[in-house]
Amino acid sequence: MTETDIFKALADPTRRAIFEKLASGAMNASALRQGMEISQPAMSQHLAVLRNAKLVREERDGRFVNYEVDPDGLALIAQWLAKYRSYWPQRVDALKLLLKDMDP
Amino acid sequence: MTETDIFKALADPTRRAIFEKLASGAMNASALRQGMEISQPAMSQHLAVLRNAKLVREERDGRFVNYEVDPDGLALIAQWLAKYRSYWPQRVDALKLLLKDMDP
DNA sequence: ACTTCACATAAGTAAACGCTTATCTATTTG
DNA sequence: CAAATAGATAAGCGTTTACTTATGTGAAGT
Repeated sequence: MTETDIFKALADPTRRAIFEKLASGAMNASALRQGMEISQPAMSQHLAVLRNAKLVREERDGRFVNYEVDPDGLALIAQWLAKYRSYWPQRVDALKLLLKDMDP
Repeated sequence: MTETDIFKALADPTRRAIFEKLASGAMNASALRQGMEISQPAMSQHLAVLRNAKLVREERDGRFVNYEVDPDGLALIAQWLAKYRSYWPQRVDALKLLLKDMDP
């Protein structure tokens, strides 16, 4: 779980799609494949990459493996991004989105 | 300048090092090479990738080309990350860093 | 004008990547 | 126990990546 692992994992569009799907709710690998035109081994390999990057974590349930978003990977990106906070546009949508509902 | 371009650009450690160096102040390609054990063409190619991802922008100055951080690429990452805000750890350093000095 | 300097580009190469087909492990069910 | 199901792993293959050396381009200095 390094920055390189995380950015590499997210550099693939298919993997981002998988991650996005998981963000809307935990599910197993077969459920993830629904409507995705991707082979079973390919999905398994993508999940391994995401898992290795701590973007996703698994929880075995009998012969199923349930996958869900792992906050650890996201936290590392947030930390990386925070280093360059001073460069973010001052008043753009991205910043608004980030700040919405945040009251520390 | 797509999400794929940006994540791919940041997936390389050398490129992240270059970006980090630029974040501490604009400079030209030769200055960037100082203490980095990287050939001139390699640097030029890395800068092209970063430029294509809108993580960096150039400004010609005679026979020098000054490079600086481009906020556009960072904004896109911030936007991507914002989509998964609900997954960020509730009380970790990353979040504190993000919120520090932010008073919307 | 000619050389030097800053940088970009071209072509080639070894390694990594994302996929495929085939096979393996592990759990459940008849 | 045997067949079926969920998923992981292995091996092979074409494409991409990050580097190399060599050359090109354009501005500056003499």
